[in-house]
Amino acid sequence: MVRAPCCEKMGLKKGPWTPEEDQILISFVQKYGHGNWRALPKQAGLLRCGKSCRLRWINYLRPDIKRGNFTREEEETIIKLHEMLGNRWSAIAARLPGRTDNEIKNVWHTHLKKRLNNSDTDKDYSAKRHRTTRGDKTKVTVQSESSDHLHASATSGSHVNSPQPCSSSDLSSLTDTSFGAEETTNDNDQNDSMVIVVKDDDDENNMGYNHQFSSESTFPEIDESFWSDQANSAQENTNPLEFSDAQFQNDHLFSTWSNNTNDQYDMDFWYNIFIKAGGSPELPEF
DNA sequence: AACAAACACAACCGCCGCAGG
DNA sequence: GCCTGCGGCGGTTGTGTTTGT
Repeated sequence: MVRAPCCEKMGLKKGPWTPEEDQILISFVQKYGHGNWRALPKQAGLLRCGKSCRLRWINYLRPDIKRGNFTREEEETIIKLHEMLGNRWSAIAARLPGRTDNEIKNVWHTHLKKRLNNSDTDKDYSAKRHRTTRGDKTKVTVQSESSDHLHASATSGSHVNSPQPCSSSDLSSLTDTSFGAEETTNDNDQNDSMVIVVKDDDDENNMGYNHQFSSESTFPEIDESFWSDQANSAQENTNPLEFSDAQFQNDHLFSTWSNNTNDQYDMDFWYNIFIKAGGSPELPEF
């Protein structure tokens, strides 16, 4: 059996997504959900294959993506999980809220693997990563750090390069300790990067959010039920690309939220993409 | 200042597993 | 049980940016 290629039709666009395409995809998913990725681009009027749309949404446009640098805790967790799970990036990503398998995979290949292979150059490597990449698009900062603890934890297992799978129960203790209510600061970081994670156990009361704010990457996490609710409530709409002025009432919420972040790119990005595209989820109170 | 090398990460490709007919 | 379509996953590539010489 020969599987038909994903994009059998010629003329489908490839390469980087434009803001306009992002906006179309977001507004469509926001209103109708993504029940059928293959049919989505046609319905939404995108010249992309469904796979490309799905990847773009999963890896970049999802509202619960935590943008910005990986914290030391996250990097340690990745290393530990990789010891146990191997290259099962999706399984690792499932234990790192707001992070995608693609992102974790990239970090592993470009950063963590090298660090583990050459722990002597940790500080040099951290210094290299402490910069802005992709122009103003992505601000990457890494706290300067001592790698002693990291290296010890990474090499205490069987073998870094030949990890052994383990049961999910083995992993529970890892994430329980890694992601609770916490506030981390690093005095060594000139940017004073700070991450505050507030997890509310009562999802019914917090509307599905896990509130995660940092000075560099701040957008409330929203669970899938938010989107399905949005999709259900939008069933009466006929034109997915038509927005009402009333949706811009979210501006004041954005203003409140934006006062609590100093990442200009994130602010611009979410303002242009999310709020203008059809209204933001309710932003948390400060 | 110019060039090359290194880096970071978005995006693509091909395969696999699963569900439904 | 077989076929087909789909979503999901991991490996890899392409490209823009930064750093070093």
